[in-house]
Amino acid sequence: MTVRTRVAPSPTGDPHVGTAYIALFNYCFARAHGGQFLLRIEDTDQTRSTAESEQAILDSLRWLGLEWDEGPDVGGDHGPYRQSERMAQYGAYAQQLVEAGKAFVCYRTADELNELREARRAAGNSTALKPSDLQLPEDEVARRREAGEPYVIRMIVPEEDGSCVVNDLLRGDIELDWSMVDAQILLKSDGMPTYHLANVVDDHLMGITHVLRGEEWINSAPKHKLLYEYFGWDMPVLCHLPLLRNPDKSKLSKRKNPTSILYYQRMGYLPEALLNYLGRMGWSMPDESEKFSLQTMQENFDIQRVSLGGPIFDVEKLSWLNGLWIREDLSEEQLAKRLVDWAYNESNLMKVLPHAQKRLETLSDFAPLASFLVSGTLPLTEASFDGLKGERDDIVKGLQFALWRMESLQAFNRDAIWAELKSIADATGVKVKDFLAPIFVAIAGTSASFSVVDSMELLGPDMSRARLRHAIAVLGGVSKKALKRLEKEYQQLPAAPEEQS
RNA sequence: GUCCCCUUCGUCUAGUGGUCCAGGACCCCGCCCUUUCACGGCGGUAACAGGGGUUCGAACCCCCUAGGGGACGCCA
Repeated sequence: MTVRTRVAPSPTGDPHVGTAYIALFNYCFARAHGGQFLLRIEDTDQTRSTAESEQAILDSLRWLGLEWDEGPDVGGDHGPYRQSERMAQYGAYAQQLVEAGKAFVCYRTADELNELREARRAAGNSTALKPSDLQLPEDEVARRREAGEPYVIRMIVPEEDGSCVVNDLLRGDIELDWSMVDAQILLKSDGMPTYHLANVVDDHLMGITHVLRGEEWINSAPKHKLLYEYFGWDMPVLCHLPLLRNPDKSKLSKRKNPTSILYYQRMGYLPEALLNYLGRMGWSMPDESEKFSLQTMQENFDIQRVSLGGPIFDVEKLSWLNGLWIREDLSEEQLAKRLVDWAYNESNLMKVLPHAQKRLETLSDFAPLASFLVSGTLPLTEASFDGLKGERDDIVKGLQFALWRMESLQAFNRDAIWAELKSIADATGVKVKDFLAPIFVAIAGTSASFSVVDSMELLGPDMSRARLRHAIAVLGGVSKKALKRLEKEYQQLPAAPEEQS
């Protein structure tokens, strides 16, 4: 048995807990059956793939203790897809399908596609575009080819009524209408494969026998099944795991919840506890014990014990579990070491000292000054914001705008953060100093602290966002109605000027 | 809108036709321990989404309804 987990870097480069969740189940499933657990970085989107974000994922999984096996070399182990060699590899597979009449070259433009989809939607049915919908007159195709216009390679899909039966290890047979399956792009106009092609080709090359992935992939399973048929390859067993949810039951997202493993690391959760908690999401030990190690989970792993309801990621229980691990599994010596490794080490001090030194009269001034950097959620109250300029509503508005900007910020460094905050202050006509004051309180607990942008960089994106969110909540939150109004106003705000680099 | 998946305490879950007037854990509340707080111990509140079947018997099987989620991209 060979199982692999496919991990994708997020736009901000933060390793997602959902990734670790899927990886954990793949790990246990493979190990429990004496199989191999392989890892594959999946990212054919050049706008977000960076060596750093990929490394961050690998580091996080290692931190959690999810060691993977060395798989067969199918063209660079975990490297990004931009390597020309590998691009050629996928291109050749796509070409092979074209020659076999299982795929076709498509010169349709984005505008044309939108139009086609809209027409289909207006007609009342699914928006799945079929090969015949996409067809262009031969002379037009020739014209576009001559003009050197960009093209993609799409797969042929059935157009007649009927359905595709996909077997899922946990759900049994799932019947999906072919009418919902569109002529999926296999090779993008930049020559990169889409997930669908890369996934099937890689899995075949790596000898994957079982695929455990998120529920969100069920709908594209027919495409994958079809591709295996087209290539004449054996299809792996599929198993779709439930999706982790926000407290409001939507799919876990950073907009509503901290989702970065780095955040939980920085919050001071132990890797054992975080992993243990993820293992309790949709899964239970045969004896229902709550606290168990990766080793124990693996030894007792049975995929049939996965429950299908999407579990809500609830930080309270995670904290309780973390406490249990700290109390029961660590000697004082070990705890001391954890503490030092976590934050109380020299390299961390060196990051803070440049900001702290000029504010110190005695060494004892340091701890209170820097405590917010090693804290989790700050003990704020409404009174923390007393004495600041501006009405409460305006303060909340400023915080909310700042939060939204921080949610979409790609590179989380001081200059970028500054540019965003400054641009909001300018656009809303508030003095930068007054605009920043509540943010100081949100981030550091007091407006008398060192540079808030530096603080945010030190705290990292998820912790900074969590603090802003917490401050808004402490101030009474934003009603649904007000949120709508704010969102509208926020849309009108000009973007921050592009960074010079 | 169309299709797919899901549905046991607020939350994570046990439960695969009788042993379930549904068990455990988190949260919350009460009591005990304790110079405080925490830890620990004991106890309490709290759920089978609704309606139809099948069956001697249904949380468990089937159907319908409702609710939630997901998918519908040159993202994964």
